[in-house]
Amino acid sequence: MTTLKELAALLNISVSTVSKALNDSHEISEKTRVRVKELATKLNYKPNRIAQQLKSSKTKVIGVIVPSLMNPFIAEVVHAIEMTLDKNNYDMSLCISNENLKKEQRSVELLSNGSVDGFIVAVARETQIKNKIEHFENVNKSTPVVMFDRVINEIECDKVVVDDFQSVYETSRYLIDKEKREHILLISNIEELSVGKYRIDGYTKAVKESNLKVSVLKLGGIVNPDVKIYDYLKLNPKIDAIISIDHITGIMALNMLKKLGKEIPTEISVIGFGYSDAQFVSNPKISVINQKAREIGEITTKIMLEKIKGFKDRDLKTIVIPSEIILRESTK
Amino acid sequence: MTTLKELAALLNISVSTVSKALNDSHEISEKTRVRVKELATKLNYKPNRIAQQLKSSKTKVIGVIVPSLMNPFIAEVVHAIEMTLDKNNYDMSLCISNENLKKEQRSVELLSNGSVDGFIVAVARETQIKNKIEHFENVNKSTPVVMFDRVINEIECDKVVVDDFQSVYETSRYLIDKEKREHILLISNIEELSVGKYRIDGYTKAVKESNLKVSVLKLGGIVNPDVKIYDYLKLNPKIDAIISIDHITGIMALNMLKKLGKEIPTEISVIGFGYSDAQFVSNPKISVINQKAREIGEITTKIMLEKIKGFKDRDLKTIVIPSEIILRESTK
DNA sequence: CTGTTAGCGCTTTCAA
DNA sequence: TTGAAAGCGCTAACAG
Repeated sequence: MTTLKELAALLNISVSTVSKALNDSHEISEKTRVRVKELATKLNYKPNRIAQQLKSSKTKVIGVIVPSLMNPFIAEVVHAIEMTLDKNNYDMSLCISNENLKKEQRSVELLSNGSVDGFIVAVARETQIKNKIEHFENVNKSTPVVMFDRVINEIECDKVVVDDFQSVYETSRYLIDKEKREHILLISNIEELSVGKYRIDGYTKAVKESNLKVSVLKLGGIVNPDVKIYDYLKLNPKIDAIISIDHITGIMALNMLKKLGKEIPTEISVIGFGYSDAQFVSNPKISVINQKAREIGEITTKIMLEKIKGFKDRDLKTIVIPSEIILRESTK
Repeated sequence: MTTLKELAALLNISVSTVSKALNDSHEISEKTRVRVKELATKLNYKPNRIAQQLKSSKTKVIGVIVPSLMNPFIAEVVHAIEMTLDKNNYDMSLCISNENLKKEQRSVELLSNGSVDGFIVAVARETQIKNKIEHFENVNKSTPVVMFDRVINEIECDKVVVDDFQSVYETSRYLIDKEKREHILLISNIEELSVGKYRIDGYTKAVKESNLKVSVLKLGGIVNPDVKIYDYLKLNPKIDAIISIDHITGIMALNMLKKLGKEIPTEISVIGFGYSDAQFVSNPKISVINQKAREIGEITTKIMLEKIKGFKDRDLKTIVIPSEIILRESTK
């Protein structure tokens, strides 16, 4: 790789002159500036990023720590984060905790040595369950942190979340009030997560205030969730609506219902949580609570970048992105 | 952030002594080593990564450039890459080309200034279509490059690919020979990609050598692929088997067939391309050609790391990961 | 065993 | 308009 020193030597001028010329400093003459730039392009010179980082003590890199890329919602958010960072000339260092506390701790640890200017985080399942938060407490003192979706209340940082409670509450109300459903089942494979609890709470509130029965089928970590769903529905033929609070069990339910010969949406409605392919993969096309992954990624990133640019006394905010209910074919 | 200098000052010893003590140099006395380490942990000292990188001219970062994270196969490969890099104490800098040539070029450009020790790439759709490869040619001279799945033949680098031709050929043969199918339709939304072409070729060969008709339904970039599939199947009721060469149109076809009242797999079989959730999302559970994303990610990364460690290992290899045919419920 | 020094590649102040 | 020099934080060869 070509360096400033080499350019300087070849041109018989000093390193600092070369540096200034390349950075369009006005204190350099037109002539040498041109001379320098010509040679630079000819030799395909690129300033060594590491050296610049050391000098400026800014990396223009954001560390992104997420539980998994096999969750389509998270994948889409990460996608959006990258796009937004890129627009602002930032790079992304991606760590995947794999839902694992230890790995998450290590990632935070490893990147908080000057490698990144900030952290964007969705916390691991295990971290939420055990409520271990020291690693974030430490890093949060010295580096900006923004959490999205899976956040930790006790950590004082900016947060971008979905209206988990509200969206499921409203969805339940819709089923009760508009569709006159009376036996609504909630199914879930994320009941241990904070977001899962909020969603279940939203459902519970709506159902209770209409004096209906609370039915929650918890599938987290289970081997054959589809047969579990099938069996439950077979045993409980009165169920006339299903809300799934994750990305997959709703589509499963749809399939199981068809297997049971149920008419959708006349006999029973299904509403799931949305991701980009959900409608293509399901038939009838599943109605969903859509989480606006792209928007979440974009806003999270923008908050991060503002933070870095240094509005020092900017107070911390928690932004709630309202999700939208998209009614497709699995509801009346 | 605490620095060596600060530690040295507090302990009244030199910076280099501190450095050596922390690195367990044998030329440092037990006593000072302990003293130094104690203070270091007390002040939560962490060596500045950037400085180390500058010094060693190694970053221990691999640049990963992929077209999209919304493709579940790619997301899973990236996931596996991260896991493997992490095991080897490497970080990942992730760029998403978004299937876009310009952005891919920029990403390569931006990272090839000392930011990373190597590149792992799956090339963008537009890059493949236009066959623009200069950006890789340049970087390939100075930095190790490993491509996976979507590779460029003209670039001389290590490659990890799937047996696109062979797997679809064998799948077709299975349908013809074992299931005695005679009207096999191939559907695709990736026909412009190299991998898409190989897959179609595999199908074509098998069908032709049995004197059956070649039927290919191309859906790339189309707005409502599902209705297109529906219409086609309605117009061509003789079709008795479908091979989808991407991750989504197979499941779509399954759904459309049910809509048309077809019995699966008695009247018609469907085989798609696999990803981790495919079986949960489809009913009957879709039979697939499974691409072993995890394995691809792991091997790609291992090759990359070997490459970096062993400069001398000059010979380039192309590794073909055989995919497996998983017969589930959508085939006889 | 410990310290001095040089240098990785770059930017930036200050002096010429 | 140009250049010398310092320094970002670290490592390591060489001296003491």
